[in-house]
Amino acid sequence: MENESSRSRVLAHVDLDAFYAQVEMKTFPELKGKPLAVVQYNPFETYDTSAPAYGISAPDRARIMPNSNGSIIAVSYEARAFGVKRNMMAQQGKKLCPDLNIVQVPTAHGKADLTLYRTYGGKVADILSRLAVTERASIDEVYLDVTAEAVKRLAALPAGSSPPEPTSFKGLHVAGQCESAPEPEPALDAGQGRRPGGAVELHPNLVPCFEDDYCRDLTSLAGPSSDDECDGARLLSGLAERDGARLLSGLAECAFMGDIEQGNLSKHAVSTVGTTTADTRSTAQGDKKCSTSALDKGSAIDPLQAAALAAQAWWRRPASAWDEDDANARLLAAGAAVVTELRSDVLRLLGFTCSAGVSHHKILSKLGSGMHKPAQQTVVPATAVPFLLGPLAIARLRGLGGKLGEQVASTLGITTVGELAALSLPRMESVFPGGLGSKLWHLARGIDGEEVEERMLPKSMNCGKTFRGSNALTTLEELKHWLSSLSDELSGRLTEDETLHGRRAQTLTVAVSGTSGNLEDGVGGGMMVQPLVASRSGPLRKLSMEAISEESLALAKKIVVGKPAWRVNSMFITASGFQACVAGMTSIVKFLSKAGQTAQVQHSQRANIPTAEQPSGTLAQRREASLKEPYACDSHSALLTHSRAHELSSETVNQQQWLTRQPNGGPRSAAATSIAPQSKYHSLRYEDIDEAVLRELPLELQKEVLDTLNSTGSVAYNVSRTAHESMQDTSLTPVSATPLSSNVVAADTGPSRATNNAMKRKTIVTLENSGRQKAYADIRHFFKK
DNA sequence: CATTTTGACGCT
DNA sequence: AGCGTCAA
Repeated sequence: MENESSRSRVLAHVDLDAFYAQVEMKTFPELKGKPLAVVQYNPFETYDTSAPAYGISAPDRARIMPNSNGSIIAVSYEARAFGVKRNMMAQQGKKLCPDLNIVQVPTAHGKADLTLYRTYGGKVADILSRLAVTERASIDEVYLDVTAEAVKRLAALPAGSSPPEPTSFKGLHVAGQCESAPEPEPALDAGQGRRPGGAVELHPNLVPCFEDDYCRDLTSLAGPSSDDECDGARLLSGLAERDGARLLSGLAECAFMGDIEQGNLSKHAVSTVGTTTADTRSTAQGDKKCSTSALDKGSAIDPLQAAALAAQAWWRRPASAWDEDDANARLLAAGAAVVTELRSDVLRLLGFTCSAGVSHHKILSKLGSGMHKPAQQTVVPATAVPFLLGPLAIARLRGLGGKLGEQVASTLGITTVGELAALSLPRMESVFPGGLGSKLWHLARGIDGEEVEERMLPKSMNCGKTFRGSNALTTLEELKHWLSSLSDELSGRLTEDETLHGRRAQTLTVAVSGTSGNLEDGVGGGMMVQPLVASRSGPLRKLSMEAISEESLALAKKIVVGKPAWRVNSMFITASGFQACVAGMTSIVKFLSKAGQTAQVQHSQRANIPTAEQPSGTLAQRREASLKEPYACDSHSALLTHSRAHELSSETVNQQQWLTRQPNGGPRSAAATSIAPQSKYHSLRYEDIDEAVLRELPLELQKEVLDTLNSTGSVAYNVSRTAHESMQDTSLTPVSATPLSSNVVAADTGPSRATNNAMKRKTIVTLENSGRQKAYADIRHFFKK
């Protein structure tokens, strides 16, 4: 997508700040705002809940382990201020930070269990997806495409006007725009289109548009790379001089430093604004190293405020500046405002802060999100690309951090992206044939040719465990034991996934790594110790723990049987190849399709789908399990628990009546696979729902929807009456008055309201008639306003 | 004992 | 299908 249209998109990368630490602060409120490290499961200080937890479990304070010496996998920003880092041992961290709170990751099945984080990650993605095409990139990261919303908002404005502004500029940065103003500008809020203060002087329009002059600029700019964080500053100075631009003395420091050290972003007081108080110390360090300017000498400008002012200055440039800039700058600004809104939703609804990068390309957004943390956002306009990428180490680009990046750098004898960009396309293609050269050439220009793919659900699921050193597995009995443990977890996750998302994995893979052979034999001239790395796959027919356990053991045997003296150091089982099915849809869908009836699974690719494990049985089992597990209050578990329990009670009257008056017809399972296997939404969201329509539904269904909403954190609502009262009397009472946005709760009553509802009632009937196959996809569409 | 446990994707 | 790479 290196064509013109690629830059008329607005893409964002959103990254939760120290996510595991934030989750634990939410789990244990007494730890909020304190230095906190999350540590790995350590078998030598074993504490094991032994209770598998799907969704959000009750806070278990036994996980707060002050004496753990596990390795640290997440560090709160409060603790980072003391120098506590990832991969440190917990007690090492405690030396640096005596007040460090240590929380061990949840465990189950004798291993770490990340379900808690996965669940919250899903909730965050749900919220972010309100106004964006959303791709979950990992447990704590998403890519967003907010183009549509940005276009919409821009279109609502008079042509040629300034782009919509974010509600607040706090924590906002615009790459290439100096993020400081020399003095606090009192008249700033006047917003009379005048360029406020020094920020104006630094307007990045002095930077040539990269597509035309990129090579020239970057090569003329790119100096020898070094670890000196001031490289970028020098480069920018050079450019400015060459272009005869007027500069403040501090301009150099306003450039974005290319080198973002791993997890330790360059922290120049003026330029890349450190931000939280926790960052104060590193910021001071940065000052020492790079302090030459008038800017950071005397003035005690809050760098965060300075950045906010500069961002505001950018947003409030005169229309002429927007026009001179590339045509997509307005769109970018509009999209960036959307992203700030979504981020603030996440904060308000779930209490998590996140950082974001906003640009026209994934790779630049990713770069931007890492530039200012935590709780900040960086817009990367096309004009900033040369500054941003020029001095950047090649390994900094996503995908080039490993061997490939190293090979590229050494082959070409270069280290920075700027130097890479200096090479012509033909040259690159000849050195790296097969598309790689072209890809690199574009990458060096901030173009990655990737779309944001709508995907809220993972394509594969795996559980694994490592067995280091003397823990290595050496007997089939041991393999069997651990495979059954892993199968237990995977089975639970797969079953949950099926009920929630109407899909089922078709393939099971077992991967083993370790060694084979015997050292003594080797020394004696016999067999040597050989690395053992292998995987085997087979069909995944049943989701039960027993079935997966059995199948995975068979696969593992294929690998080790016959191998001499094998030792297994790690073992993983993976489920992949998800196919849509109607088995185990949510009860909402079941309700709409046909009460109590279990769907037959239809598969286009695999004919012999088992019937032994029908969804009803599965659901029943899960219900029992859920009821026994009072804290399995994950949104979806709760959903099933409540509604299925009610189904068995007398409260199903309404539901049955409502259902039985519907004709039963329509194609049944023919189009089963048309059900979206990877639905956009992780769960229903309040803002997607027309409250008036919701009231039209049977009480049971209302409850279920609201339960979902409650646990999603979108908004907390109650059904205030019991099922004995009529549907029309049912009123929805907010118990926590934090609607997502005002227009959501305010009944948007229009003239067509009655007609609209009538239409939607009809839609229900239609849905029912069309059979269950389309229900899953349509139900959400139906609820949407 | 001392970097675990996830995921996506490319190559063959 | 199986193996390797990359990233968080």
